[in-house]
Amino acid sequence: MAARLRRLPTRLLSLAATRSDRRVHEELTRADARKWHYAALATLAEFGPASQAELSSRTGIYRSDLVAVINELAERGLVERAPNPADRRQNIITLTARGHERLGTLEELLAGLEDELLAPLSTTEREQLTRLLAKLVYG
Amino acid sequence: MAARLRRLPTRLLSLAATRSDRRVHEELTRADARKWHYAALATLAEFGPASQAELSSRTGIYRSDLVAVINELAERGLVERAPNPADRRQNIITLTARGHERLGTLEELLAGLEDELLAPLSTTEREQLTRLLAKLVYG
DNA sequence: CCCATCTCAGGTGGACTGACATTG
DNA sequence: CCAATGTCAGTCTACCTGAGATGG
Repeated sequence: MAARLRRLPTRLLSLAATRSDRRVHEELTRADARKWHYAALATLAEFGPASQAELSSRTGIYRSDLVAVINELAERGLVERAPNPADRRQNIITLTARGHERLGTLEELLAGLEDELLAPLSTTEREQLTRLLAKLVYG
Repeated sequence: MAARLRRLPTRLLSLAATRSDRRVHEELTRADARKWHYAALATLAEFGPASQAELSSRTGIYRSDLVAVINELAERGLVERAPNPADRRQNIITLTARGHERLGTLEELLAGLEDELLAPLSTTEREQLTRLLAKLVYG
């Protein structure tokens, strides 16, 4: 492969993300989940019950896509969707006990995957990478 | 956003790549190009004329997708596609003079974009990130 | 009257697979 | 007969846009 191609940061980023996304998707599918499931459950656990609009802005999931995510989580009994009596435009999404358990399972699964995906890097390097990516993404 | 979500390496990688890919796609589109154009041109410049199968394995572009890429480059006079007399299953793809110029233009464009995208990082940090990503991708 | 919220329908692009004809 | 090459058709997922219905 061409040398400049090999070291092109934008390309490296794409390649690394594509591989990582694929593995994550594979493993989550095996576990009957998707990455948005984890994002929604983790956010509900940290912030408590929320409307779909709040959840959307906190997770980065589009309002339109969030509908299906909540449907899937609700079907599995991991969250409950109830109308908000104070503002009947909104649904209040609440984490169930099973949802909490489920979050724990997914945490473990993702921790294992992270270990697999970052295997070429030392512990220090992994922390460096995380720090640099966070700086890149959040400023 | 949930704290564990913010620091999840697989998520950071996805987010960073999505943003970077979008900007690259935008700017290349304005310049009447696609990222595979650059990959093909750069590889031809470094390795010389090659069959589509060789080009495919060197760039990572799928054989099936490469067809359209070569069509686009040939339409613009940046490469030439000629049957290989020694093995008539193959086409030999050759960089033209215009293709060489074009490669220079794209190099500059990508260098400018890289500078924009990596703006939050210092020079040292950019090198670190590139090194870590390369290690991650190539082992 | 305007704005927010939820929902559904669709469009676009990228990664990938499978099949086919031609040639070696 | 098997393998490689170029080509075409089509799948699948993620990201994103837009519009409609209901309610504040």
